[in-house]
Amino acid sequence: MEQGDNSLRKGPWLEEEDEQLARLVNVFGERKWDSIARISGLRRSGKSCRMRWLNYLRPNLKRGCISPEEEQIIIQLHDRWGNKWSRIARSLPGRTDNEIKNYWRTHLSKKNTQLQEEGNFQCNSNASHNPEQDFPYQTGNPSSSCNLAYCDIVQNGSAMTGADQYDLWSLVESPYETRLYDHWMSEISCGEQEEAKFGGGCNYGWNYSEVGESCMMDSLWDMS
DNA sequence: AAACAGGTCAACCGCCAGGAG
DNA sequence: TCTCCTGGCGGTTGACCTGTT
Repeated sequence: MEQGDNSLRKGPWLEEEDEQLARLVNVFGERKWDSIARISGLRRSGKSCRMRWLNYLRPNLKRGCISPEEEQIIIQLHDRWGNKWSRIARSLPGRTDNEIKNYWRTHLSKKNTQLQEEGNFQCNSNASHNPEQDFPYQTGNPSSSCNLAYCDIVQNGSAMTGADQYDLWSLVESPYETRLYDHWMSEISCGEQEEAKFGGGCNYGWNYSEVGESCMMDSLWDMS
């Protein structure tokens, strides 16, 4: 792992490196990764720093098992968007693209292939988003405490009008999806109570109806 | 207990797009 | 307009873990 004096370090990160990186990101923000890498003296590339922060150190990361509800979302969004892991990750607050990508490869792609071979699974990218149709092998519980905003949208979609469903899909695909995601993250991260829920597994302290689309979008427009 | 196989996941690599000069 | 740099993204690798023989 250790190479020449001028070479960049590779391999697993040490605790001291994590602490140093976190300090610098808190000062400079999540940008200028090359500068952060240089200033830190970590002998890591900017890319490596960015990767470490986004996939491991970032606050509000939701570690632990992917819940059945999250799995449904991943399957549905993968069906819709393909291997657009970062895009899918934005719809799952607290999950990273790397995590979702790994989960897909190790769990879902196999399952998907198997079911397709058995002929009882239909990939239906343009169809209506009926969970029972799209996920014949998954029966998530809509009343589960693991509901996320998106989960509500997917699972309770039948209770919404077609127009409402269209608006929500447009929302996620809009140019402002990143800000939307950031906003969701800040919603989640405010307050220790939410953090406690967050750290406890898969229990977010809010859902779509609690956030409220109009006020959420208003504040999004204010972010610049 | 040891060897092996398969699964998991953190980390790296290469490509590409966008912005700055 | 062109070139260079930075950062984002998806694919891939390899170390580690766990289960099985």
